[in-house]
Amino acid sequence: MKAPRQSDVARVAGVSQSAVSRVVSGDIDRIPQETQERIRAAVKELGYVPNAAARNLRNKRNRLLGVHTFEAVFPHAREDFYFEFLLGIEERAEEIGYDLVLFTSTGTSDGRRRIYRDGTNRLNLADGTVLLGAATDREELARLWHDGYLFVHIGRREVPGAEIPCIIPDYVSAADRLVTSLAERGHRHFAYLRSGIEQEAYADRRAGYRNAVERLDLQDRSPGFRGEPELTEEWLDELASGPETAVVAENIGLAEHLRTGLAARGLSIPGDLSVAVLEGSGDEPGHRWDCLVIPRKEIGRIAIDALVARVENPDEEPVSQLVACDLVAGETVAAPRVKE
Amino acid sequence: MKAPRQSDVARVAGVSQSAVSRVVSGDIDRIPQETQERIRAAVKELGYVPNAAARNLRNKRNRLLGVHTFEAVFPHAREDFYFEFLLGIEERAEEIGYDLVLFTSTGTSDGRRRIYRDGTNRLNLADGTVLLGAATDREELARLWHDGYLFVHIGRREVPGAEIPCIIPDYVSAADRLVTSLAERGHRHFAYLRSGIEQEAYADRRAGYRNAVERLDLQDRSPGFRGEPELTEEWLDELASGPETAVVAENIGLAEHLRTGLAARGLSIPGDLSVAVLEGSGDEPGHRWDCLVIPRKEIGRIAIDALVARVENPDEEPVSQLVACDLVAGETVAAPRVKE
DNA sequence: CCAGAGTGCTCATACGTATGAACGTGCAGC
DNA sequence: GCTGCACGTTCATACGTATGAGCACTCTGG
Repeated sequence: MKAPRQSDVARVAGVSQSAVSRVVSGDIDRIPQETQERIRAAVKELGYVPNAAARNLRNKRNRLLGVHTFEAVFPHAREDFYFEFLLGIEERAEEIGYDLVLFTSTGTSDGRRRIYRDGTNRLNLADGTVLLGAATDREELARLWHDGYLFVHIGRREVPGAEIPCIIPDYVSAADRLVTSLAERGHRHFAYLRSGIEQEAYADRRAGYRNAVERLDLQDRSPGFRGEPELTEEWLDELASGPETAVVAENIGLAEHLRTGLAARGLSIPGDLSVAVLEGSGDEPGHRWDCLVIPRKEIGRIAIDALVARVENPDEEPVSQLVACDLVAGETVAAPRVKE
Repeated sequence: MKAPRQSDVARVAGVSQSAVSRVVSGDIDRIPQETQERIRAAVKELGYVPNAAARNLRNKRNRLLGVHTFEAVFPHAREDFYFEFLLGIEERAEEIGYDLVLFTSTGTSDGRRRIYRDGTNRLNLADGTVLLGAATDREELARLWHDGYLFVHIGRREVPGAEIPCIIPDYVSAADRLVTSLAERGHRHFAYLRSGIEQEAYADRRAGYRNAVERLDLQDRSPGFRGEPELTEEWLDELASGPETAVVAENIGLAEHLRTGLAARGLSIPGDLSVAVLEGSGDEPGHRWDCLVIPRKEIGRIAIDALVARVENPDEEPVSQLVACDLVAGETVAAPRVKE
């Protein structure tokens, strides 16, 4: 029960293989209606369907988009990092009639996933690929780019000498707006909680934060603002007795940590200190932080559109896109408390 | 900026393309160490990577497994039917080095997904496909089977004249054990809440339930047991005053409905009536029912293994597999209350 | 009646790889 | 010196598709 080929169809329809190819791939300028119908009938009769590998070898598109994540796609929690992205990716792919390949085969024993493994780059099975992952491997990105492979990356990634097209949450603007709104509520003395991880996404948050602080002439004497990622007991003591009324944290983990530290000192949020977070999806379980909302589903959709644009027009220069993030009010920001 | 091919490597290493192919794909019985090393060096120098499409074309396999669901895979923020299955599917596929194709392109305007559309069957892209979906289309299954396409179905599906290989939660045994454990706690008078939907999975539950009732010589005078899916006000009244001490519901929806009806009559669960459910994953939100646990992740893994077995050995007869379901204690079963 | 322009189709080839068959060489055994 | 054999390598081909070039034929206008 072998899958039928174009030549089988051709035999049934009484034409050549090329004619079949022309009809199935839409190059029908010079093929009369009547012949087309005969071929289509044969296609239907035999249940012919194009062979993706062969097509792809001939450098034709397969209406197949890859999704490569550098960690497992379906981790064990629903509030999963990828879930919302995938939602948008699937939704949009379905709308425009593309299938999705999840490149899972690239797993290694250490739990990381690599694109290039024992030599192979499976990705080229797809017409193009969306890459995501907190721990994206720079070297692989660079290599992929140099091989001329079509892809877009969700989240900013910078590789020297390569022009990676990224879909980027606009952290710069969001961080700026978040600080601005705190300032509008009367806060003047800020502290910044900085993650120990160095990543482009954090750099953007920092830039936005710094912009706003300088523009609005606010005060910040925190180590995070100076570039030190410490959240030490000493600093918490200083914070408790200092002039600061608002804290901006780079991520939720840091904010939770802060909450614990403050509680140990008898301080509450937002009663004693307002806290806002530069991360979130708007529906986290647990405490409702004032935060920005990364429109993950939207980003997934945009990534697909950007990828398809590249697939359909490979010569155009790839460009990165910023996606605006809303701010969402939670229960952790209030007017500044006057400290005596 | 095109990716190098074996022939490029061959030129650099001063050998033929076949020699390169032999070395990169491990057929090195008759290639001396020295030559191998020369070739490997050239591979490294050029950054050669095998072309997956060409490989696939050659050996007729894509190492690609399909996943086709008859509804959207990532339902929209809904308590998700597929999620756990996918977890297992992805996990296992990764372990054995297969990629996954999500067939999303097959969506139609009515929201349903069809395999055959304008005569073609996209599934052929993959070496084989896992099918799932509450609303699996029987006709398409039959056709797929007759076309000799390789697939397995998660959940029992019966189509006359076709031998569909299914991965099936063992509802028969689980329902039997569930009733048995209720009987062991002293229950003798049962009622059965039957869904209006006719599906193989429900038939299994009913069979298991009936087995246990007959074997243990229990009493059941409920419409559900007789084959009528009614949960009417009249019947609830009868239940409230009747001898029944335990109710078995086919799914959680029915059980919730029952709880409401009983509450309206001043009856509580499990104080007045014990209720157990023939559905569940063990971690539903809301009330903790005594129920069976469908090992979804496990089922996903088994499906992949079954599928790969078929792919690698297509001549063997396809077989269905039962997967055991655990029972889990909740808060809705107690010893029977003596009614006066 | 012929040049030129369509029209309807086929030929031939390339894409990159894997592999059975074949080839040439050197060497042992008789 | 010839046969047989092991070794190292290459040849040739197939996988299924897409497509520029080309062929045979018909029609149109002059």
